[in-house]
Order: sequence, then C-alpha cells, then structure tokens
Amino acid sequence: MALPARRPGRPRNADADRAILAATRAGLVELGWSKLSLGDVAARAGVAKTTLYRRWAGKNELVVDAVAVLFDELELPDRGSLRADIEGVVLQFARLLERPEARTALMAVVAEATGDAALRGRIRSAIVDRQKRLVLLGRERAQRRGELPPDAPGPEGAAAAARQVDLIFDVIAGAVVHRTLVTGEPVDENWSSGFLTLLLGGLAAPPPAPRELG
Amino acid sequence: MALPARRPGRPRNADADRAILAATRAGLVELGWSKLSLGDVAARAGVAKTTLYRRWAGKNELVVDAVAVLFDELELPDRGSLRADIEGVVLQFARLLERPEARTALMAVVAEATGDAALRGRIRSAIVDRQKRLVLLGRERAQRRGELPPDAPGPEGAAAAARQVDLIFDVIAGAVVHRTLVTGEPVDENWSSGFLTLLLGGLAAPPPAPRELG
Amino acid sequence: MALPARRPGRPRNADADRAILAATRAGLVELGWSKLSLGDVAARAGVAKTTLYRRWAGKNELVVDAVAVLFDELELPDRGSLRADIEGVVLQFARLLERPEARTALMAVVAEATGDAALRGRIRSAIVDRQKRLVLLGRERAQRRGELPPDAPGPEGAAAAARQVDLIFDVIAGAVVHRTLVTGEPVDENWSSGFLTLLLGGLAAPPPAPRELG
Amino acid sequence: MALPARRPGRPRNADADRAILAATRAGLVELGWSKLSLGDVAARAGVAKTTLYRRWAGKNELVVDAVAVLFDELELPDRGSLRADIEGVVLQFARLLERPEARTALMAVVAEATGDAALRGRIRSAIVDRQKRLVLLGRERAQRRGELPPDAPGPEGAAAAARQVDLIFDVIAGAVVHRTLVTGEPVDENWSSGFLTLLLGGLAAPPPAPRELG
DNA sequence: CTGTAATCGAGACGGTACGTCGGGTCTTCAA
DNA sequence: TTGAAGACCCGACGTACCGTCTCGATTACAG
Repeated sequence: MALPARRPGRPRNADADRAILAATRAGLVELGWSKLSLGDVAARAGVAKTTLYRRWAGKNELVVDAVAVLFDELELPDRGSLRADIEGVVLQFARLLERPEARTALMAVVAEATGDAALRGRIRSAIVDRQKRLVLLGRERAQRRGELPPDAPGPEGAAAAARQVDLIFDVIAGAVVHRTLVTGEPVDENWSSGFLTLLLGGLAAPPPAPRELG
Repeated sequence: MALPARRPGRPRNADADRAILAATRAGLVELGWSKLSLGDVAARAGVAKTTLYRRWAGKNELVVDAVAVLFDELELPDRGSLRADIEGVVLQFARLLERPEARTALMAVVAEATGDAALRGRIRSAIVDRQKRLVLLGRERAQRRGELPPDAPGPEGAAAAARQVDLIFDVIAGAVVHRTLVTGEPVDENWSSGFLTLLLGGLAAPPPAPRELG
Repeated sequence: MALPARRPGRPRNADADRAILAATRAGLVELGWSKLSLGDVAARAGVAKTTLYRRWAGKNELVVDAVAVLFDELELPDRGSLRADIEGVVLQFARLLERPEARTALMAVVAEATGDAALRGRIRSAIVDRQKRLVLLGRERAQRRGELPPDAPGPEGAAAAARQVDLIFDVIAGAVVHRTLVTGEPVDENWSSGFLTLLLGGLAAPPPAPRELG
Repeated sequence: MALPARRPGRPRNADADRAILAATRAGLVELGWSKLSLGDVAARAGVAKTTLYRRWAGKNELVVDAVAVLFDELELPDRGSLRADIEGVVLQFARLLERPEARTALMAVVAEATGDAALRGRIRSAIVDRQKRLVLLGRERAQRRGELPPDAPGPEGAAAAARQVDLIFDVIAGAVVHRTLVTGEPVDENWSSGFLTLLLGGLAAPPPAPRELG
C-alpha cells in the first residue's frame, strides 16, 4: 500500500486547519461575506497569513470548506411517512439557513461561482452532491412504504430515477432557499405544510386550511 | 395642485442615471460582481464618481437597480393552458438567468442582503414583488379556464389566495434558480417538462418519459 | 468727472466682500491655510461659492487680500530715538506674527508664489511694498535727529538711499520672521534689544548684558 | 553588546527611502509644493503608496526630510576674514534658495508648521539646528583671528555666546530668505556686499559705494 | 548530530479600490 | 447681471485588503 508518502521538511500543523475554519465561520457571523478579510481570519485563528494561503487559494475556497460541514448536519430521521420525512428536512434546512454564516456564505459563493468553473465544482462536490443523499434516502424509504412507485427496471429506469432525484432536490432546496433568502420570509410549519401539500398533491389539489397559530 | 416642487439649484442630469445603470450592467457582464468597481462604472458611464455616490449609497443598491429592469422583461403570453403558460415563463426565466449580469448580480445582492435589512427591502420591492404579477396573472387565467378552483369568498379566501401565490412563486422561481445557479445544470425543455409534471400532479404521479432530444 | 460707469444688471453686494474676507481670516485661525476650503469660507460668509469665485481667482488671491489689511495696522510712533522706533515696530511685527491667521497665511502665500509670478506681484503690492513706508519714515526721522547721515545729493544718492531702505527692510523683517516662524522662538524685549544692538552697532560691538526677567 | 536588535518580519527596503526622497525632490521641482501629490511621488519612486505612508506621516514630514539634505551641502571654507566667510555662505545660501525644490518647500513646510508643533520640531532638528554649525564655526574662526572678542568666561559667558549665535543665525538667514522669497529680489554680490557692511558695521556706519556691475 | 527542507510568525511590499473631500465650473431659478 | 443652491468633473486623499515576498526561527526526517 502507498503510505501517505511523507514529504520532507516540517509537517503542517493540523490544528491550524481547524482554527482557520472556525475563525472563518466566526468571521462570517460577525461581518458577513463581503466584510470578511483573510487577514482578519488569520489573526482570529492565531496564524500567519502565509499559513492560510499555503492551504487555500483564496476567500472563496476557504469559505466553501468552512460552511460545507454545516450542511452535513442535516439528517433524515424516519418519521413514518413521506410527508413527515420531507417536512422534517425542510424545517431542518430552514433552521440552517437562519444561521448567518450559512446565509451569507451560501449565496456569496454561488455568486462568485458564476464566473469560476473550478469553484462551481468545489461547491457541487462539497455541498450540493453530498446532500442529495437525503433525497435518495427519503425516496427509497417511501418506495419501501409504497408511497412512491418503484423504479422502472433497466438503465432507462435508473436514469429516470436519477433525473427525478435531481428534480426533487432542486424543487425542495430551491423553494426553501428562495423563500428564506430571496423573498425573505420565514419557513415555519405553516409554510412547510402548504408546501408539502403542493409538492405531494400538485397544483390542482386544493390547499388545506392553514393551521391555527398558538 | 401639487406642482413638481422644483428644488433650487441645478437639477440632476437624467441621462446620467441611464448611463450609469447601463455601465453597471456592462461591467457585470465583463467583470462579474466581485471585480466590478464603482470607479470603473463611473468611467464607463462618462461620469464622475461623486455623481454616482450622490445617487446610490453603494454597489449593492446600484446593482439592484441596474438588474431589476431585466426582470421586468419577463412576460406571460397566453399559451392556452396552465401548463404551457408556466412552462413558457420557466424557460424565459432560465434564459434570463443565463445572462451573466443577472447570474452574478442576483445571488450576490441576495448574499449582501443577509445582513442588511434595507437592501433586503430594496430587492423585494424592485425585483421580487414586481414579478409576482406573473403568478397572479397565470393563476387568474387558469381559474377562468377552470384549471384551478376559484378563490374561496371572504377575507379568509383572499388570504389563502395570497398565501398560495407566494408559495407558487417561491416554488417555481426557487426551483429554476437552484437548478441554474446552485446545482449548475441547464434548465431546458426536458427539465421544465419534468418540473411541470411534478408541479401540477404532485410527487405521487408518475413522471412521463423524457422527450427525445433533437 | 467720469462716474464709475454703472454697469447694467444687479449691482454687487458690497457687504459680501467684507463678509468673505472676515470669514477667510476666521477660517485661517481655526483651520490654518492648508485645511481652509473655499466652500467653507463661502458657507461661513453666508454666500454662494459662485459669488466668491466671481470676485477672486482662487484661494491664494483671496488669502492675500484677507491678510494684507492686518499688515496695515503696523505703525511707527515717534519714540524719540532710532533705536526705540525700530524696537517698537519690531515688537509690533512680532505680535502680528503671533496671530495664527498671519503666521499661516504669510508663509503659505509666499510658498505658493514661488511658482506664480502674478501672485508674487500681488504679494509685493498688497503687503511688502506698503510696509516699506515704515522704514522710509523711520529713516527720515533719524536723519532729522542726526542719528543717520543725510542722503547724498543727486540721482546716485537717491538710488543708494532706495537700496538701503530695501536692505534694512529685508534685514529687520527677515530677522523677525525667521526668528518667529522658522526658528520658532519668541521675539520678546530681550531678543529685540540684542537685535537692535547688533543692527545699530554691527557684529564687532559687544552685546550688552541681557536684562533681568521679571 | 547591544546588537541591532533585528525585528521580526521582512525588513524594510533601504533603497526605497532613497528613491522616495529623490522622487519627492523631483516632484517639487516639476510641480511645486501644492501640486505635489504623494501618489505621484510613489509612482515616480516605483513604490506603492502604502510603503510611503508606512514611513512618513504625510506630505509635510516627507518634504522636510527630502529637503533637509540640501541644506547640509552648505559649507564654510576659510576665506581669510569674517566678512569673506559670511559673504561666501550668504551667496551659497542664495544659490540654494534659487533651486525650485528648496524655494517652494521651505516656506510651505514653515507655513504648515504654524499649527503643528511636531512638524516644527522636525524642521528645527532636521534643518535649522544643523545649520547653526556654520555660525558657530565662523564665529570661532573670527575669534581666533581676533576679529571678534573671545567669549566671556563662566556659564554666563557661554549663555551669552549661545544667544549671539542664535541671533546672528536669524539675522543672516532671515535677511537672505526674506530678500529672496518674500521681497522676491535676487541676492547677488552687490546686495551681499551692502548687507555685510551693515551687518559688520551697523546702521550708523555709512554704506560704501556700490561696486560697478560688469 | 548534522544537514536538508518545508513550515511557521511576522511584517514589508506592489497593487487596486475604496468612499470622501476640495477645487473650480456649470446650470437652474429668483431677485 | 447678481446671487443662492446645488449638480458636475476632476484629482487627490489616506485606508483597507489582496496575495506575494522575504526574513529569522522551528521542527521534522535522513544520513
């Protein structure tokens, strides 16, 4: 087996990585993306700017790595029905997007990525693709429960399934992101209830009456 | 009669506004949000920096105004059915989001707005709220056609209708934005067809076979 | 006699001149030459910038006019001897150079004039030449008292007299200005006493003991 | 042994100091004090503005340092008599004040210093006090020659000598500066001859006939 | 134990842009 | 024509970050 191929010279300090990422998140919370400076991050992390630039190419890459971990906290506990499963993850996602470091960073790196293919790839692999697992898992569970039809057999069926996973992911994540960050209104149980009714039943189905507020 | 209440002193040059907004869009196309500098915008517009700062508080406000007009180009021609109407606007919106000035600006100002309530308000009034007209119009038309049930009478019915408009807007716009800018995949007729099947029929309905590509 | 040849249109407001010059002096006291702005002067004087620029070409010209009047306050009362006369004017001049508007303005306009012949002329006519009257008067008086020899007759004598006036003026004014503004030490009675002993008796004569300080 | 106590970090580039000061002098010659901009100086010196501001607090300090070295060029060769020695330095000083960088800078920094004690101190230590050496040396030499009486013994004598040095310095430098920069007339051999007659013999002594001009 | 090589802190460096200020001109309306 | 008001172009200001570099000082492993 190829060992890590230890390079000569003084090895890098692994604590520094953690300190830098934590400092980045702290900086995002306090200052927001645009006022976050790498000099400031380095100072917060107790690290020289050199150290930071040796490990990340720039602000964009650093921030993607710093916030990617937040998205891995999302889970899909089995709540017994497709509707409840999705509602759970929608609300979790909404809570995540209420955190200032996630709000400011997600949109900002996406904006930066519009003109930077490498960054786009980094976002996909570090954030987007990792969260499709939630859709996959929920869909599988619903199929086992009989709430969704099983995949058609053969390669066409697999491709159709992959397309549907992508579509559902964009619809759910897109709706929550748009409601939260663009429209600027909260995603609460009321909203998620209406959203799920629409998502499961389609536009034609009549929306249920809103629940009473406490 | 309230006269225009002409203020003393030399009036502002209205051409300058137009030149500045056009220069801003041109700069966004060439440089992208983050490399766009206001000094550069002023130079392109043939205007002094002070003139620019006298009229806009900063880059964010300027870009919102510069880009807002693009969104007003969206239209909803009557294509005979709810499905066709929505599909038309989805594709129009996708074309808009392929324009570099819209791509880079929309996400960036949303990112900036996460920590700036005034900017959030400006985005809502200049972009978001103005486009809800499309949802309102499409819904009305579908109701006239009998594709959607009429609003319930009374104030509760009106409130429910408003909630549904907001919801549909976030779902459609969010899905297209997420697909285009976050996931980074194109919104073509294939995708929009799948999306509309989901939107109209709900998750449980089986997705139709994809159309053949030309 | 030719009247002032009244020009058509609204006549200029003579109060404005006074207000502007007073505001200029006030600004010089508070801010010093370099931080004095014409916009500020106009505001202090309750006058529009237009009015100011219609009357003076710029900061330099304005300041020369504003401080020239200060120098006209210098007088040469007859104190009975050449030494006492000069000592009186030396101390008066020193008091004048302690006023911040005079300190900052005199050196500044001289500095500006190094590259501006027109300004140099304005300084000469508004300040320098006007104060030579003091030397002329003092010299005449001393000649009448027999403290200085009378001018030689003929044009050579007149030219020599003019040269001596210029020389004495530069020596006295130069010494006081240099002591006050360049060296930065006060011109008090002690210093002026020593200066006069040198001026009247020459370098070889022994300086007298300094007076006791109170 | 007190080592140079090398500070951490990259050391400053000593060449930059020289380049900046030279660029400052060149800028003064071409543009004069008031049109000299620090951005321009930095560009001429091939240096970033930050480098310049890291080393000098502003234009005033920079110009004092840039010009101070010019004054160190003054010398006092032994010409055999007190009169000849002074005449020599007077003419040297006049030549110096004909240089545009010295003309414009000296008066300007003195003007700025009227409201800035720190700058006043810098001017004294960098320019004024350093040139008193010339008076000291000339006086000493004249005492050795017997042209001037020796200092009185004891501390009172030393104090009187110091006062006389200061006085002579202000009189000579002041007269030359005033003639050159305020009055705006040249200091040539004719003038310096008259000045020295006055300085050595006092006002009462009759001025000699002017020399013939070539 | 000694070299070699990469790392780390510190901070200087060349750049670019910032947002503000002042200079001097102009354009409007009212006197 | 003057005057108040204020917009306008221009150029400089001094600061903040960027990302790179040059130092001396560590800290590993290899010989």
